[in-house]
Amino acid sequence: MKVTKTQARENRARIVETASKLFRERGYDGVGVADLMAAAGFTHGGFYKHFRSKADLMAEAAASGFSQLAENTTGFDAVAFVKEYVSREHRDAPGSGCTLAALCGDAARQPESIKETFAAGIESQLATLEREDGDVGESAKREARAKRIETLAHVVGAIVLSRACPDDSSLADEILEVCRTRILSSL
Amino acid sequence: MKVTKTQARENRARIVETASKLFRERGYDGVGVADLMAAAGFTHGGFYKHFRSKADLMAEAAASGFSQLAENTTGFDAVAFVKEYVSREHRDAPGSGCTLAALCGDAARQPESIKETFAAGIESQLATLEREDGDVGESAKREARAKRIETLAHVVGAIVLSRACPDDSSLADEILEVCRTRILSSL
DNA sequence: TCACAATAATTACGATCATAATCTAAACGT
DNA sequence: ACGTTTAGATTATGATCGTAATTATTGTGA
Repeated sequence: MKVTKTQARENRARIVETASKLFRERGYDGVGVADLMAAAGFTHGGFYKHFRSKADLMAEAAASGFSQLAENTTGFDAVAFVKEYVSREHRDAPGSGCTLAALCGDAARQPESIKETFAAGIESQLATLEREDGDVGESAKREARAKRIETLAHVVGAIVLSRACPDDSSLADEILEVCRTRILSSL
Repeated sequence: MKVTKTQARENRARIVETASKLFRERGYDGVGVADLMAAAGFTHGGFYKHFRSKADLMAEAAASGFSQLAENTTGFDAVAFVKEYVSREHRDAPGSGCTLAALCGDAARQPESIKETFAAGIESQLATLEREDGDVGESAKREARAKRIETLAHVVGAIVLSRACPDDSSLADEILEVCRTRILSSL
């Protein structure tokens, strides 16, 4: 080994994080194994010493992205979350933004194992949105969960639509602002 | 010409429609020129007699998909539209469903010309949702447009999230049903 | 009728892709 | 201290990619 064991583990983690960012920016098919390794500072040869396949890394990178976002939004209430999520800053920086918003379209066409990771990511997001509901009844809990699902679908839809519009187009901004305002007032 | 002039035009239209379907099913990077032509019943050689590049076809295919959806939903009021859009049938058939829902994630990473097509597609969808507002004031019109944007973001978000979940997973269905119910009751 | 134009098939190009075997050198277990 | 293990570089493989030149064929305009 040219490199210490802990060093190798750090390198592996760096590959995953770099991949997570690059995938969000360019999509799963837009980044090759060689690109990934080069961006992490390696040649592509060592890749398969760390991962069984590109699909394996895709799943790991997604999981990493989800837990990263969960960290960055712990303690946010729904209002703070929506304000940050449905913003120009988030829309214009997919590489450091929500994996769900950046890659759910791609995920739909990936193997089940990756979809499972995304489902877990969705649950994780819902949990992050969760406020202590106190000791309320079952139906109130169901209602609260439904409300969170609705909000998540709404903010994701706003971002993906806005991103599909030309940069700096008025429509892109209009979608963002209209949705942010209306989602916030519906909380 | 091995083929009559009108025949050639029909062939070209078939390529565009086939492409529109395949792109929605597999994404822009998931379909090669050879795949496209083979699916339309040709070899890949003739492609560049019809289109300047693959990106050109991507834009045309998207435009075709948008006008197709607009046709299929003319006369729908918002309730009918949401019921049809946020359904298992639509979620499970991206190839014959909404181009926006299937490809907006991909579009975000494409050149501006394609994003412009998507912006036009969004406006087209908003127009389809438009009911005659009568001769109301300016502010009522703004409010009506905002409402349509909100609804579109919401239904798109519901579909893309549901599709990112494993097939037949309970979460995929839950997202769909929760969002459909709540969007309908918010109209 | 006949030269021209143009669709589509055939074939080829260079690039890039995911994957893998080989090689190296240094960290590790003993 | 020494032999084993293994991270990572180098190089190779076969497939597939978008693009394009060539060619055969046949409708079209004169």
